[in-house]
Amino acid sequence: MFNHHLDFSVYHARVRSYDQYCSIARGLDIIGDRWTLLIVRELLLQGPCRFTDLKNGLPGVATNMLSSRLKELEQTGLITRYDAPPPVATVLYELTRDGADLEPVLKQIGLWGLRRMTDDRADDAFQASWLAYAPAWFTADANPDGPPATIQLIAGGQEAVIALEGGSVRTWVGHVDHPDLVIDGSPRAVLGLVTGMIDLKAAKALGSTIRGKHQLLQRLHPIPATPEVE
Amino acid sequence: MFNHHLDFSVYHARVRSYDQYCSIARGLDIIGDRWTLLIVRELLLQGPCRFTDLKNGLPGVATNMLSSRLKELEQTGLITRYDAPPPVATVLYELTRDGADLEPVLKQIGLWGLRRMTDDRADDAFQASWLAYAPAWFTADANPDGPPATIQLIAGGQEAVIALEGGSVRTWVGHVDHPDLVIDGSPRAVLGLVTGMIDLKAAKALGSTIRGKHQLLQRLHPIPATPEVE
DNA sequence: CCGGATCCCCAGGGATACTG
DNA sequence: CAGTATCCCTGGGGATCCGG
Repeated sequence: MFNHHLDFSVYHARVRSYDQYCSIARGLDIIGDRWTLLIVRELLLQGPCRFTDLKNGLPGVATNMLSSRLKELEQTGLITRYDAPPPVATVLYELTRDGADLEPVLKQIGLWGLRRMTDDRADDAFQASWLAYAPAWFTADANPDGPPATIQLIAGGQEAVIALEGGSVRTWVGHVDHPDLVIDGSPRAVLGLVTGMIDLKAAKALGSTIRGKHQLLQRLHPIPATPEVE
Repeated sequence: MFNHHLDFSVYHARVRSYDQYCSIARGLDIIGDRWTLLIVRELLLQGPCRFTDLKNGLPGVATNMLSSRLKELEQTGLITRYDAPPPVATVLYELTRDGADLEPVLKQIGLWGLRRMTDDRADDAFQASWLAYAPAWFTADANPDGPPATIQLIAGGQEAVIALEGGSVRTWVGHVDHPDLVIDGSPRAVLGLVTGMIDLKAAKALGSTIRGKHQLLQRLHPIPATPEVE
């Protein structure tokens, strides 16, 4: 092998900057590129991921785009890349503290974006983890002292669970036995119902099936549309 | 993928979409393009603006870019465009409610971006309004019952005022007579000092001049780096 | 199969000139 | 002042290829 005295081991991306001494502009210098925040979303929702996990969680992304973004994210200190021990024995990507600190940013974008979810687009991809984060991030238990309860969500074949307990709204992907309430319908209907964008009547009109303790929906209280930072 | 409404009477941009039924992705479909959020920043900080006001507030933007973004923003309902009456007698751009609701998004991005403000870049643009929003958005009065006070900030020739009164931290661009405290220095030093990123000693080491009631700085309490949405 | 790298092509973005 | 028009370049999308 020839040694060209060139160091190819350190990736150096050309970073396009707004060149403004403003924390918003500097933030956008780092996270403003296409796909970047969605990669952070996946790592926040899924935890450490393999390349393929990210690819599957980001329908529509090109592999070269994902690859180059991961390098940039590593270079800017938002993720770390490490070799997982057996039995995984592959490369894992994980958020650093700086990267995980973007959660409030994603929450606010997602909260703002909720109002644009009112139409179904046939070719939109949909995943259970996206169904799960909405009630966890955008609702609170209106009756924190109420009894523990679970709600099974089924939307477009994707399943997620909402658990009300101790005043918190927790969610995860998957199935629960003996839920107190089952909501089955289109992504729009199920998401709309649990985030308070539509009511029970409208959800049923959209073809949803709701079985169990309907009044549990009253406990899912949407958080204000424009909360203060503090 | 692309929306191909062919309508010749109304401007219709081809909106690139992530095609994911996820409120974060849908939000980014609208606000994720380059310059979009910085235009919203200017309209939030300055109020209704003329084209030239925006151009001046967005150093580095190309006029065609600004023009096309304004059309997109109008089309997506984030701004309105209207003819101002005399004596202005020109077109003004103003945020709609939907557009103004992006303030929490900008706050979180700016709060996250603060940590990347630690280096001065010689060719970065700087404006007084960017100096002003930081203490207003990212600090609180640690002594809400304390006496009213004003702080004059001077950074890179740009002037802004901080007013502590009634528990609130208000700021504006410009000059105040008889401030209780005057901070004069580089953008990095002044911003770092008022947002709690650096201390008085470090600010002085960076060449800052601080005159007046130094203890007023104790009242500027940085808000937590990762506050909950609620 | 996993984890990318490479190539091609087009659209989005940037700089500047120009016009009502 | 308020944008258009033009040119050019780079970033991003899509498919394919390749070593482990």
